[in-house]
This record gives sequence, structure tokens and C-alpha cells, in this order.
Amino acid sequence: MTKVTMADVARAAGVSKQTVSRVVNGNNRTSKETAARIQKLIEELGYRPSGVARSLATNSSRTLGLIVPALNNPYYSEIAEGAEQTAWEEGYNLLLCNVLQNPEREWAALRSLEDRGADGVIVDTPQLPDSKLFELLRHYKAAVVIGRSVPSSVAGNIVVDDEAGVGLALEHLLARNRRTIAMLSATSAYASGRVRKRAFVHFLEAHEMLDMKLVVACEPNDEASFEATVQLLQKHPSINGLVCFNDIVAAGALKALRSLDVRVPDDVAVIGHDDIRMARLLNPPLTTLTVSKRDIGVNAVRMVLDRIGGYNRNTKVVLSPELVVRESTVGKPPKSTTTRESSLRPFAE
Amino acid sequence: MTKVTMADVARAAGVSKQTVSRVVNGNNRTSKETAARIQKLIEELGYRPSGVARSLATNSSRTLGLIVPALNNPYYSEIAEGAEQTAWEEGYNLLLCNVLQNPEREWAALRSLEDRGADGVIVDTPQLPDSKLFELLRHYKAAVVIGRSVPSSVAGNIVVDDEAGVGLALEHLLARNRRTIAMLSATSAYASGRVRKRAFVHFLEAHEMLDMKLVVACEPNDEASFEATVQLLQKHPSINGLVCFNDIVAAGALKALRSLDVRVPDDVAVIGHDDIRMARLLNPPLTTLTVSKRDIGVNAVRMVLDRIGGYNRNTKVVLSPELVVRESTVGKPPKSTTTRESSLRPFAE
DNA sequence: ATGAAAGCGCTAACAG
DNA sequence: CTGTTAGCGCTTTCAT
Repeated sequence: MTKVTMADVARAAGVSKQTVSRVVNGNNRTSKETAARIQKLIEELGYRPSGVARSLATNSSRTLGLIVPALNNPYYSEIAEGAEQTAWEEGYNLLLCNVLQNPEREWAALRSLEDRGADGVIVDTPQLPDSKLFELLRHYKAAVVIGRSVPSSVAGNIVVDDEAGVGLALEHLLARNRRTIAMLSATSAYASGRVRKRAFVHFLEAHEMLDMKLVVACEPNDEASFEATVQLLQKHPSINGLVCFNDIVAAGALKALRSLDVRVPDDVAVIGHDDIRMARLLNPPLTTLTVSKRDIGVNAVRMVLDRIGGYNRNTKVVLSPELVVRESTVGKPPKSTTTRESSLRPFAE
Repeated sequence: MTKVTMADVARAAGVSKQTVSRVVNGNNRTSKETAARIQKLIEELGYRPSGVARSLATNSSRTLGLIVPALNNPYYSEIAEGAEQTAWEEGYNLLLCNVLQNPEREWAALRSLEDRGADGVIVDTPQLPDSKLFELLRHYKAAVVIGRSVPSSVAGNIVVDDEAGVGLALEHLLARNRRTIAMLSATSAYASGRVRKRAFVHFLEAHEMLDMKLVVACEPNDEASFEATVQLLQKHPSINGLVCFNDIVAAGALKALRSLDVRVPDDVAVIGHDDIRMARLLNPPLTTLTVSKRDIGVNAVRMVLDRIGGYNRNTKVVLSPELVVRESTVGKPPKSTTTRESSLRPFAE
């Protein structure tokens, strides 16, 4: 607990702080012998460089911030995991901020990270309005925004092509002769919910199959979804396909269908979004759209690090979802687990 | 992005840095007028105090570290969520470190947090040996350890009474006439796995029902559990009760039993641990042991903050699990299509 | 009520 | 190869 400083080591070694500093930072411009001697002293005295002092002197903390709306959502925790891992590998620390769906806390987290000297931030905040977000991001050396489009001057950008994903889902259902397809969307506070709903509507409109009465929204949790599904199917028993905002919603729907004695997929085929771990453990295992959440995190960190380094080449990454086909749409036999590789489609603006 | 320092504000206001400092820190020993004037300047210039510089000067960062083995595990992400929220409310930042089940990274995270000047740490690392852990913790003003017992001189302590929990589970099974009870434990690297296994063994020994061949270990993921369950039941078809290390393992087991056409709970009653969100969505919904993960996080932060403040009163918190009874042990309740199944509400026996 | 000086522990920019 | 001189932006004494 006693604090050993660089000066202590220098004194013990009979050299200047600078020399110790050079050894600590692996700067070879010191003689082998002194380097070795200092190294030994460092261990003996148990010296640990102070990151705080170093940050102040270098104006760089080797710390990144990641702001997510909820960590109990597997979607975000997987992003966090990928980001954490990558940051670690690059010698950076990740300050993870969980803002609990609260725009005020999103704002505060951004300020707080700034004060703590974070070199860059990665933000996945569905709620904070663009104007405020952009203003806050100005204060950082580098930033990356996930999940909504931003100009490359403001931040790097990682988005998921939900439009394409919903297209895949609907084509899959159509190919299996489902013609009365409903959607369990999220309440409008969710940006991706809006996108997925719009894509759904457009697609079915184009196929002249749209019935807006079959498009309902609920809070994205299994309880709300359970209720919504029960009501939806009681009102519209002819439904034979169901696209859900995410896998949690789909799980609630499956449970509801079970309680209604509606067979899946025979009576109703169900598709989720995200492929969280639970998806394959449900009964029946859930067909779902997925992108690699880990990859989002990994790419976000790479991108923000690039930007910190002054390379603004790759300003946007669009990830295309893939359909993981399981029994909730095709029934028992086809045991073929779709291999899902990350489909990374980076392009410069 | 331009850096406004305290000196800039002081200059603009025609006062010294110290006066600005006093205003920033709410020290009233400044005249109302100058305080107001400075406050105005601060807003106008967009001055933000540097947390880094302050940390260096005060030797305190108002930052806490939380080290968990895996964030994709809902168990830990809920702890993190509780901790995050509480830290935030107390004006602290939470540096979340995900160490991916890797003891080397557990070690590195502890060092890294120390270098970054974290005031305290909360550690839930199943793998790092006590001796190493204790040594590392010495460097912190305060520490709290979750999930394994430590002396109060080393750190505050939050543990779950797994012994009692396993007792609840087994009594429940016994009461339902299960006499051939197996356990799917975790590999020995997991401290709580060891505790739960020991409790299981002791309990059944005391009831003269122990058969060590029915106690098997696997990696705590659904795939390993699937395999282990298949093998276990093929070798011992008489098994009619199964206690699992956690809910993920139980989910894998349920899937395996389904594939073996073993009925749950009629043929085998299954109990998990943790009550992660997925538990009630499985088919059948899973009976499981639970404590409030959020509370663990909340308590941990409170405790470490107490210790930073010099109060070492509350050195240990023991949380007792409750058994949430669902269909995986008691079968299906009478069905109703209008009301939701009541199994959403946890209750203690 | 306010200011001056001295540092927190480190690195940067020159010297030599 | 190594040392010296200055800070980084803030807080802490101590004066005034």
C-alpha cells in the first residue's frame, strides 16, 4: 500500500527519473546494464507506474468509453464483450457505462467519460437526440456511433441493415407458403424497432399482402409479448407467420402460442431477431435473424482506435443480418444449423 | 475540443485559480458575487474540470472497478447492472472489467485498475487462487469479494448460501418422491460449483442416498451439458431428479432430455440455479434457486464505499437463495387461455 | 474572502 | 546514453 514512485526507483538506482521512465516505457535508449539494474529495482521495490500521472502528462489515458442502454440485454452484453476483448488486446481499458434507457444518463455518461479523459467513445444510445449527441461527441478525440446513421465528420458508424434482414425473414416465410403474416414490433422509442417495422410494412405492401391490423407493438419483454400474442391470435386466428422485434419477444410469443395450443411451426411460423443464446434453447428452437454482436463491438473499437490514430478511412460499416433457420419455421427434420459467419461489408463514404 | 482550463477561467474572471477551484467544488468561502460571476464564465467558456488532474492532486479518482468473469452470463450482467446503478447514484464511476474466465486476465485487470487509480474494487473471480487475489487486493484502499469467503481484514465479502440453496432443492425433490437424484456440476475451476457439489454430496450422504456415480461435472454451457446429460441418462436410466450447476446447464439438460424422449418432470424433475431470465421461458419452465443478482451488485458497491470511507462495520453479507418452483419439477398447472401463467412470480417454499 | 507557492507522478524537449 | 528543466491541471497549504 505504500506508494513507490518513479523518483524512489531513480534514487535507489542512482539515476534520474528520466532514465527510469525510459526503461518503464521500453525505450531502448538506455544501456543494457542500467536497464537491467533498474528493472530489478522496480520489481524489488514493487514500483507501479501511475496511470493517472501519465495521463495528465501525455493527455491520453488509453481508456475508451462504451455507452449502452442496458447490459442485461444479451444483445448489448455481447457487443460489450467483443469491445472489451479488443480494447484489451490493444492495450486499452474499456469504461463500460450502462445508461438504463435513460437519456439523462446517456448525457451524463458522455460528460463523465470526457472528464475522466477517455480518449474515445463508442455510443449505442437509442434515445438521445442527434443534435445533443453530436454536440457531446465533439469533445472527444474520436467517437463511433452504433445503430444510427451519423455523418463521418462526427463519428465512425456501425449500423445493421435491418431492412435486408426483414426481407430475408419474409421471403423465408413466403417460400413456406405463409400468407397471413403478423409482426410483433417494439414501442416507438426503439430506433431499430421503427426500422424493422417500416421494412416489414414496405415489403408486404410491395407484395400486396399488408394488413396493418396484424402489425402490433409491445414493450420488448416476454410478458408484454405474451399478452400481445394472445390478443393478436384470438382476434386473427388465420395468422400463420409471425415476425418478432427480437428473440425475447419471440420467446414470449412462443410461450403464448403454446398456451393457446397453437402449433409451431405447423400453425404459425415464428421468427425472431438477434440470435441471443437463448434462441436455440427454446422449444422449438427459434429461427432468427442475426449479425455477430461480438463483431459490432470488435469493429467499433478498431474504428475508434483508428480515428484516435488519425486514420479516418473506414468511416462506416454496414453489417448484413443472416437468417438462422431453426425449427420454429421449418419443423423437426432439417437439423442443418446454418453456419453464420460475420458478413462484414465495409465501404468508404 | 479546445481545452479550457481552470487558469483560463481565472484569467477571464480576473481572479486566481484557487478561487475558481473553490467555486467549482462548492466551497462557500467565496463571495456570492464572484462565485456567480465565475459560474457564468464557466458556462460561457464551456469549462470542464479535468478528472485526471484532480485525481492526481487528491489521490482519489471516484472510480470503482468491478471484475467479473463473463458479461454474456446474465448472472454477472445483472450484478453489474446493480453495481453500476448504485455507483452512479453515489457519484462514482464503475470501470467494468470482463475477464473472460481467464485467470491471467483477472490478474491483469486487478493491476490495471490499480494503475488507473481506482479507489476500490469489487471482485467476482472464480478462478484466481486466494493467495494471489489477496496479495493484489492489498494495493487498494478498499475491496469487496463476491462469491468466496475472505477474511474481513482483506476485503468485504458477499456470499450466497449455496449450502442452504441446495438443501432447499433436494428437500423439494425428496418431497416429490424423487430418490435417484443426480447432479450436473461445474468443472472444479468454479468456486461456487465446488460449494454446490459439496452441499449436494453432504446432504445426500446424510440421507444415505448418495451415489457418486450420479455426480458428474461439465463445462457450464449448454452444449457440454447436453452431452453430459445424454451420457448420464443412458448409463443410469433410473435417475428421476437432476440438480444443475446453473440455468444454462439446466437448459442444455432439458434439451437433451427432450431428445431422449424423457419427460420432464414426470420422468425426471430438473432444478437449476440463478433464475436467469431465460429460466421461465424454457419448456417446461425451470424450477430454480435464486438470489437477487441486482442486490449483490448494490450491496457490493455500498460495502466498498463504506470501506473507502473508513467504516469497516459491515464486513460480510450472506444472501440466502429461494426456490422458484415452476413446471420442471411440479408439472403443468391447469391451463387457462385468458390469464397468464402464474409462474412468473417467484415464491419461496 | 482571496492569493501565492508548492507539489501530485509522470513525460517532453532539449541538452550534454 | 543520460540528465535538466518544464510543465500537464488541479488541490493544498499557508499567507494576506
